[in-house]
Amino acid sequence: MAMLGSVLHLSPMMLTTSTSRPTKATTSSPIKPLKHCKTIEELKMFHRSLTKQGLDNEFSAITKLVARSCELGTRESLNFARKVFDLSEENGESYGSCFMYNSLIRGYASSGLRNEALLLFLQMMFCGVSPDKYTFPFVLNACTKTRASRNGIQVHGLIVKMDYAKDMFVQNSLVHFYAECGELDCARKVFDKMSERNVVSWTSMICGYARRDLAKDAVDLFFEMRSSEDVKPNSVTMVCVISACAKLEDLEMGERVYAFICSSGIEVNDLMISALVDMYMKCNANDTAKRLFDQYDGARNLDLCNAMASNYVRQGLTKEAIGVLNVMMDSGVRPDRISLLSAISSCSLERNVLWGKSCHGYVLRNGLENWDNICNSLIDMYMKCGRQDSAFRIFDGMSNKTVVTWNSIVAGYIENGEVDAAWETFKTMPERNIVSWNTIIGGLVQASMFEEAIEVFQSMQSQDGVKADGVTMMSIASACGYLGALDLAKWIYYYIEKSGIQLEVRLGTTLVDMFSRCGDPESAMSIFNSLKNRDVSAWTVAIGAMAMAGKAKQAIELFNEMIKQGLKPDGIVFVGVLTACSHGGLVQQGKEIFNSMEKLHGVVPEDVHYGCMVDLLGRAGLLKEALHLIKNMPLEPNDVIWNSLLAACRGQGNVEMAAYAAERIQVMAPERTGSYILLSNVYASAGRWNDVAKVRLSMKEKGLRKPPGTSLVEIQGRTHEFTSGDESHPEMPKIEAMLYEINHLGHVPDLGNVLMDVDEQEKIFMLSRHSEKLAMAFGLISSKKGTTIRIVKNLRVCSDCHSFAKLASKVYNREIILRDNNRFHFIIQGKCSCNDFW
DNA sequence: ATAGGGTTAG
Repeated sequence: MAMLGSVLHLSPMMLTTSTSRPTKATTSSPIKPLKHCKTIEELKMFHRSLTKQGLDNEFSAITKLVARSCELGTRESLNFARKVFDLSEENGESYGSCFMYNSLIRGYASSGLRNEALLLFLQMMFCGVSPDKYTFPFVLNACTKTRASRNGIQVHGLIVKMDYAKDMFVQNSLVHFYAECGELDCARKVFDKMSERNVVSWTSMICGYARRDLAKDAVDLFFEMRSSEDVKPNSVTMVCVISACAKLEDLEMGERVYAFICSSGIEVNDLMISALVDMYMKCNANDTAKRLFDQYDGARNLDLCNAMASNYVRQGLTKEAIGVLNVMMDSGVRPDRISLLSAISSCSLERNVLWGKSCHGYVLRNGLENWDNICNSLIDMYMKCGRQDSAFRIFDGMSNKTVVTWNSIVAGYIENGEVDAAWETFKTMPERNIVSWNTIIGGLVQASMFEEAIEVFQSMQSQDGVKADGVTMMSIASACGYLGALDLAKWIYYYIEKSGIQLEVRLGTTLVDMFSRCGDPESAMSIFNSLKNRDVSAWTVAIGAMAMAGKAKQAIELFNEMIKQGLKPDGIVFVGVLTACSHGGLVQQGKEIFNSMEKLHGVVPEDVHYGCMVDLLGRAGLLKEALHLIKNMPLEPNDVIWNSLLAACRGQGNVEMAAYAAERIQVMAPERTGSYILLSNVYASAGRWNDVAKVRLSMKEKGLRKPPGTSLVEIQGRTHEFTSGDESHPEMPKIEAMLYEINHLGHVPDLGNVLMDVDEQEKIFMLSRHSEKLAMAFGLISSKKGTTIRIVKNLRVCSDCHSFAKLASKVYNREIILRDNNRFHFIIQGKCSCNDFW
């Protein structure tokens, strides 16, 4: 992208402004008074003049010099302050005063030198200098953000012992310290005990909640604050409250808060605008955010641009993110490391290593390569772009590898389909958090390794310190859906409720889909009905659930209800509704809905929708009409559409049209195995064995093989897999006896399902080894009487197995639920929900 | 003196 190139080609002028200050001191310049000293040179000069005047032991002068040096806050000035301080101690008469210690401790703490601050505090205690009420806030500040919160707790003990625990400023600092360490309960305890609170007390507590995942508590506390008359919120408070609203994605609350700010006369500063823009964008109100952005001349404001860019990235709008940063640069503002994080993320999402490299170049030229976040981001980008060598070069150079660094590597491997490498890394990495687990579990699901995903999830349970969250459960639920394991599904639902994982729409939708795929449409619908904020994809899944269960009418009702609630249907919903009509044989309704797509809803039918219509017409026996539709559709019919026609021909036994359709498919998609099988099916049913042989030969020539049929059956929470013709199951003799029993209860084999020209006995035998029959027989002998048997098959169910299942359901009084690659068969008392039509 | 938005991995 040309625009991003300008990241690369920033003029050297821009790179040297604003960060580096001119430090040149002219020897001729007069000594400035302390408060006007702005550079280390000026301070040194001041110190020299003190020495010259013999005042370098003069207590108040030295104290002031140290304080001023600390105020400047650079490493150099702090070192200088320390030198002067140490000298004054050596000179002996007076030990460093409490005030000097305070200055230095504050300086160290606020420039991140926390250890130095704490060591100096210890020295102070050791030398017998009593800390005062000013010391403790500085020391506590040094204790926050370190992993070792123990220090702060010890300091708290000291505070109590020295009787400073009732000082408001000290208490405020304690609240802040505990909140920063994530100990919100401790923070609140201190807060509640305070006899007097000022705006900082309230703000510290509110901010503590907002920064954790307790944004609701933050907002509640803000309202509590407003009802206590003596303290008024200020702009710092409001920034915290707005960020809490952003976290909650609560637009209504956010706007209420904004209105309050406007009416209360609280100063609106840049930080507040940034927070507001962030809030609007987190609530997906991009337009409002953009208006504010423009109103405050956002392009000239680094923070505003960063807020916009990071949110665009989060929304996947990478072009917009880069656009904002470019506009910002055009107005002369240099991107900082936060901007770079957004830029690099965009490259990563776009899988654009060229842009990524240009960002990397900018990072190197501007000395940003020591920021861990930047490195992690670059590693992620290179891994996602398939440049593992570049990723590892950065990785190897990092001294502070965190769990995020490792997670980026694992995710990168997953992205490139290297599940084994991902697993090896995952196993050996030094620390794992919930994201690590989610990455590997999600990766296994993506690779269709569903059982493995669930195993890993189970081993996660026994790990300390990790708790499954909504993301984990989405992966696990979708794995379970693929397996069609209802007992597992129920357990997953129970687990989510028990562990208090929030059932928001996305997770809820996954659960609806899971139950639907496990053949439990009732549970699916009851969860769907309980969901708040249902979006189009939630409705789509519910409609699909009804379609799969053969409940066409309910599917249409749901669709109408969705429209009534003002949601705009997309192409995917129509696939669901039309499929439902097709399975339910609702030809007229199907046609009406199809015709309404563009006219009423502005959704242009795509090839899948034509496929649905061909399917609908074909199943209803209207083969000619189906063919007519194909020939007159505005799009070029693809293999999927012809395959729908072919499948319909199989159902209707129309050999000629089947051959015609199959020919088309083989031109367009010669590797589509299913079409050969369907065609041979049609020929076999018609007894045209020569043609069956021809199809078989042409498959062989192309190196295609019929994928083996496999069926899963879940018995007492364990999934058993059967493959067609496989007799290796340990219970095979019992399974065989069961099959024999049913065959002799009056099952008439449907020999058209055997695609080989062998004698009748051989055909009957081959039929009896279909995977779904093996699974069914095993289910019958290994589950309790009266319980439902659930089978998941990878291919379409054969008609012989279908009638076999119907007979079994009646004789043994069992409900059999059979899911094939297309739909569900709920078989009760000899009847199937598909009305023998699939 | 004490409090502040935007921050990488799923």
